[in-house]
This record gives sequence, structure tokens and C-alpha cells, in this order.
Amino acid sequence: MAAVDDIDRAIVGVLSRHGRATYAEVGAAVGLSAPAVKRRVDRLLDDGVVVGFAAVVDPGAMGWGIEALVHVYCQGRIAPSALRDAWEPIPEIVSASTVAGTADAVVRVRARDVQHLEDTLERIRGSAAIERTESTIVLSRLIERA
Amino acid sequence: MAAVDDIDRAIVGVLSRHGRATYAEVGAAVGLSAPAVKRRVDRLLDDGVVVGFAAVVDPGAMGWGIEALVHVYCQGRIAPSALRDAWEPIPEIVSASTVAGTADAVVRVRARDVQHLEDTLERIRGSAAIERTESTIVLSRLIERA
DNA sequence: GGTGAAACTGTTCAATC
DNA sequence: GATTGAACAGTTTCACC
Repeated sequence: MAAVDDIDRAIVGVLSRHGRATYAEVGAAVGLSAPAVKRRVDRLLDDGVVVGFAAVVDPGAMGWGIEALVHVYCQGRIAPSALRDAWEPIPEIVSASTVAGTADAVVRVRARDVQHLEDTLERIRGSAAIERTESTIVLSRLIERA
Repeated sequence: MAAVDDIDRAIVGVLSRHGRATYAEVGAAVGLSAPAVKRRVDRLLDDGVVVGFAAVVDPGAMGWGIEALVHVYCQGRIAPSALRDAWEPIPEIVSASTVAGTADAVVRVRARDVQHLEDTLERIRGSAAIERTESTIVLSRLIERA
């Protein structure tokens, strides 16, 4: 696991914005040849600095009209891995994290509509020893950066 | 702007998880030839269903060690656009949304360390007519999907 | 939406600084 | 130890069916 240097950061910067850029294009942007870029990207993938590549999708256009932030309060102590295993099968969950604060975890959920959101919340609550949830509906996305 | 059909959804599903998959690979997964996949992806890009492609980066490996969810309570009514303009220049903000609930907005912030986080929170508070903020520190990411 | 052909890119190698 | 440049396999991208 070599250190991440300035060129690596530049490569990551380009690929964060243009994930399908060719190695030659990235090389032109950072001052390296295509094979040199490929070697670095392979190393960044091996080291886990770059986890993967993804299409950035407009949730609204895909029919996922509603988004909510759900604060989850658990009964007693639950291992983070237990929560992950319980929530992994729920496709409506965009992200989930354990947190330090009054809540134990925060889950970001995307659903088609309020009914679908309610069903998903019920599924989240039923998936583990959860005391209660507190949902915050997202109105409009102001800023969204990779 | 044609409708998004099931094949489009399947293509988006593959590219969400494997953003650098070849058109032939996507085609094999959805039952189409490579040129047919390209035509659909080009249309999805034109229609704004797919906004772009991005490398998924591990923030910790890049030296962004700490993440927080900041609930923002405003003084009186503030236009969403005013919040966006005020926060756009703050690079530590990963995402920001107005919400329906007790808070007016939720901001996701990434910083190098607690000191950097504190500085960023101060900057967020000073950028608009904000009454108070309530921060939740992220401990560990359980699930992270595109 | 599929097919085939031309141009380009990804990938690997030996050689080099 | 890392980069370059050449070479082949594979992919993108056309036109056309």
C-alpha cells in the first residue's frame, strides 16, 4: 500500500468527474502516458483508494421520486455488522452508517412515493431489534458532489 | 425524451455497479448487442437519466478521515437558492438538501479531522442566517450504493 | 435492434532513464 | 522503481441491413 501522491490525487480527481475517460485522456490531464496511468489506477484499485466506478443516475428520471433520511434508534447494543446484514437485502437503502449522537444509525432511503417509503420504513424497522425511527423527507437537493 | 423501459433500467443497474463495463459486457447482461447498448446509453445521457460516470473513492484513503451529518435550523424563511449560493463555495460539503421536518436543511460534510470539521461548521453557520446546527458524526459506513 | 468493418483503446511486454 | 514506446487483442463507433 504505497502512499497516495499528488499525481494519484489528480488522477482520482479526473476519474471522479469523468469515470469513463480513457487512460490516454487522464494521462493528458495529469501529464503521464496511458500505461503509466493504468498502472496507477490498478494500484489505487488494489489499495482500495478507488473502490470502483459507477454511473451517476438522476433518481427522479428513474422514477425514484422521494428520498428520506432515517435516524434509527436501536434496542440495546447491536453490532454494526448485524445492521449491515439486516439491511443489505433492502434495495431502497442508498446508504447506511452508524453514528455518534442520539441516534445509533442513519439510513438514506429512496422510494417511488410515500406509500413505497412507508413500506420500506416498515421493512427497515422489522429487520433488526430497532426501537424507533425518525424520518426526515428530502425536499430539494441543493448540492450533490461525488 | 423517450420513456425509460425495463431494458434501460437493467442497463442503468449494471452501469451503476460497474461504471467502466464495456458495451459488450452490458449487452451480455441485458440481452442486447454492444451497439444497441451504446445507442441506449447515449440516449440516457442525452435525456439526463444518466448524469455521468464517476470513480467511487474511499474518502478515508484520500485523507478525508471524518464525516458528519449537519442538521441546519434557519432564522425565519430562507430561499433554497440562497442556501445553495451560500454553500456552493464550501468544498467540504458533499451534499446539501432542504428537508421537511424539524430542521430546514441537512448538509453532509467531509473533513480531514475534528479541527477541520469544526472550522467547516463555523463556515457553514457564518454563510447564511442560520440559527443553530446539530451535528451527527458518522462512525462507520455500513452500506454505500450509487 | 443486428451485423460487419475501420479506427481507436486497453493491455502487456522489453527497453530505457 | 517508474516511464516510455511498440505491438496485439479487444472495444468503440460507424454505415448499412
